[in-house]
Parts: sequence; structure tokens; C-alpha cells
Amino acid sequence: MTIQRADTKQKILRAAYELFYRQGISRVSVDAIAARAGVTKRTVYYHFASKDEIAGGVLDVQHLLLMQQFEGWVGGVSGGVTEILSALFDKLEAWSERPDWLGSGFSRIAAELADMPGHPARQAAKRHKGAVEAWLAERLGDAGAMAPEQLARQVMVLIEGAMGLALIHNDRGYITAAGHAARSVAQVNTPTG
Amino acid sequence: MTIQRADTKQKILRAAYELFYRQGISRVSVDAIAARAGVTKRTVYYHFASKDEIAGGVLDVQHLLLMQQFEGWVGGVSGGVTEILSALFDKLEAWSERPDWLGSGFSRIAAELADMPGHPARQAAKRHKGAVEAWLAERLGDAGAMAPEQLARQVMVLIEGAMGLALIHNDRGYITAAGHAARSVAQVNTPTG
DNA sequence: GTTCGTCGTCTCACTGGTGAGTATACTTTA
DNA sequence: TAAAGTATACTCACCAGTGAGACGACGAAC
Repeated sequence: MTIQRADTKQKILRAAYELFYRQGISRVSVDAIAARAGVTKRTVYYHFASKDEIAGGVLDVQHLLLMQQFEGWVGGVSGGVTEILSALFDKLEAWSERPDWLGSGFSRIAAELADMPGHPARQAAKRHKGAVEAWLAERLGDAGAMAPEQLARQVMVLIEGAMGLALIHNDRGYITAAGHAARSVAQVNTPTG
Repeated sequence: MTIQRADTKQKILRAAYELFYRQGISRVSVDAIAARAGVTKRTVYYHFASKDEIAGGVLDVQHLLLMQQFEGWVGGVSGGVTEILSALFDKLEAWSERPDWLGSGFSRIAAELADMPGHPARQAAKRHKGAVEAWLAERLGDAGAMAPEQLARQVMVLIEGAMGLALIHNDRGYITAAGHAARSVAQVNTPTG
């Protein structure tokens, strides 16, 4: 039955996401995914051709969810560039307070698979980061930034670095610092007024 | 013989470094390390108690090498904050041009082991990043930065993010952008003059 | 409206291979 | 000869992926 099928597949994807986010791809076995989803491994391989395909599926779902997340965080902000950046980094900081927070799953998987540029999960990470940057550039442009693409790229670097160092040091102060830096960069980037 | 012993141990560490840097820890087997070092696995386990201990040893060596690297890059720069930051990001960009470049090994291993804060390699990464930040703060303070610790932290975020995104997108433009951002941040941070 | 065959979905049990780590014995050198 | 260092050959657990078939729903035949 179609409904049953979709349900099982979603269960597998959810289980895989939880495990992949915590442990990365290499250290998670398909057996573990199956066990967490409450099905047998053979069922997993009925729905997915390979472990890599599961990873690809997980990241596709996450990409959609995260774009909604960003839109929800910043979509309603009505001020200028500074207000957008403040809102963005505040939300990032709040997100990082969650007890199960382990940084950006996309970045961590890209780091894990650094030597495999063609891996589906690497490609998904690249597409995701590119989409976020483009979305941010548009938001910043609408808010009156002078060189929105350039500013968006610098802000992306700050987000990426803040997540990485907050994780390494288990210190959210890096996100605060990145927020300050983002506003400094925007200030230099903006016609004085 | 002590010399022989040290020699074999160094060979193992070098082989392990090359494999770990490329593939991370999980995907590298002790068999592979032994093969690359030209010894048997039993010999590896004579010199190291476990795979984790090999990883820790590798990162300890890398930490020393990288601190020398940074000192070599920036130690001779005699200008102010802007000159130091320019030199730093120029060197980072040049480093990233190397064909076998795969970002910061410390960051990538920290990402891989995100769920294991007590792992020796995680601890080593944390110590390393902390040491670099402290060193940078000192350099920036000597060069006349107003709030060197704060600036160093922001620059660390930019370095971290630049490495991460340059790797994901295979685009060194992120390092250039980070360099510009660093100088913007420093400019805001500095008494006008 | 009951039997039958088919299809989508799922399980059990397995393969071939690799993982970390080790028991034991041989070699070299002081 | 005693100790350090290396090798052969192994244990046991786990891995990605598969072969063969069981279960239940559903339409067709009668």
C-alpha cells in the first residue's frame, strides 16, 4: 500500500538523520539505521539502493527544512541590514543552545567526506550552502545593502566559522563574536548615514 | 635500539597523518596505516596502545608544526594590524592552493568526532585552536590593536569559516572574502587615524 | 462470495570482506 | 643472555549488501 510505503520510508529517513547528525556517515551502519527505524536491513535496501542514497535523501529533506527555518528566522524582520544580521545571529545562538546541538550537519558531513568531492552528500552540502548564500544576498539586497553578494559571502564565512568554533570549544561566545563582526563588516560596507 | 624505535614510530606517525588528513579517522584502518608505514599492524600496536592514541600523537605533532607555520607566515611582518591580517590571509590562500589541500585537519576531525567531546583528538583540536587564538591575540596586541582578544576571536571565526566554505565549494574566493572582512572588522575595532 | 494468482512490502538468514586488537614466537643488538 | 622490536597468524565483532521466500491486500474468475 502506498501510504504504508511512504510511512516506512519516512521512518527510515528520520532514523538515518538522527544517527547521521550525531555520528556522521561513516560511523553509522545500515544495521543501526534499520534498528532505529524498527525495520530490518533488508527493508532499508528495499527503499534505498545504497547507504549513500540514504544520506542523499536525508540531506535533501534537511535542505528544505533549513531553508524554511532561515526564512522563519529572518523573513519577518522589517529593519535594515543591521537588524537582519542581529536577528540571524541571535537565532543561530539560540539554536546552538539546544542540548543535542552539534553544529551544521552539512558542514560536518562535508568535512568528513572532504576527499570525495563527487559524493552525493558532498554535492548536497554544496548546493545547500550555495542556496543559503543566495537567499541571504537577496534579503540583504532588499534591506538596502550596497554590495549584497559580497556581504552575504562574508556573513556566510562568519556563520560557518562561528558554528565550527562554537562546536570545538563548546562556547557560544564565538557566535556572539561572529554577530558583532558581521555588523562591523556591514557597517564598513554601507554608505554612512 | 632507541634510534630505530624512534624512526619506526615517526614513520607510523607520518603515514597516519597522511591518511587521517585525507580520510579522517573513522575511514582509516590501522591495517592501512601499517601498510603505508611499511610495518605490520603488530608493530603499530607495539608503539601505540590504540588507534585513538595514534590520532592523538599525530595531532600533537601537527600542532607544533602549525604553530611554527603561523609564526613563519606572520612573525616577520613589521606593520600594523592591517598588514598582519593581509599577510595572514594571503598565506592561507596560498596554502589552500596546494593540490592536496583539504582544509584544516583539526577542524575536520573535530567535526567528525562532534559527538565525542572527550576523544583525545577532539581535545587536541580544542587546545590547538585555543593556542592559535592566543598567539594571534598577542601578535595583534603588539601591533596596536585596541581589543586584541576580541579581534583575534573574530579573525579566528573568519579563518575557520573561510577554510570550511573554500573546501565545500572548492572556491578560494571565500578566503579572499574573509581577508576583506577581517580588515573591515579591524578597522571598526581600531581608533581612527 | 469464495478461491486464486499477482504485486508491493517486508523478514530471516546469509556472504564475502574488513574492522580493532592480540598470542606467540622469531630476530636483532647491546 | 636479556630486552627491544618485528612478524605470522589469529580472534571475534561488525560491515554493506543479497537470496529466497513469507505475509497481506486486491482484482479476476467462477
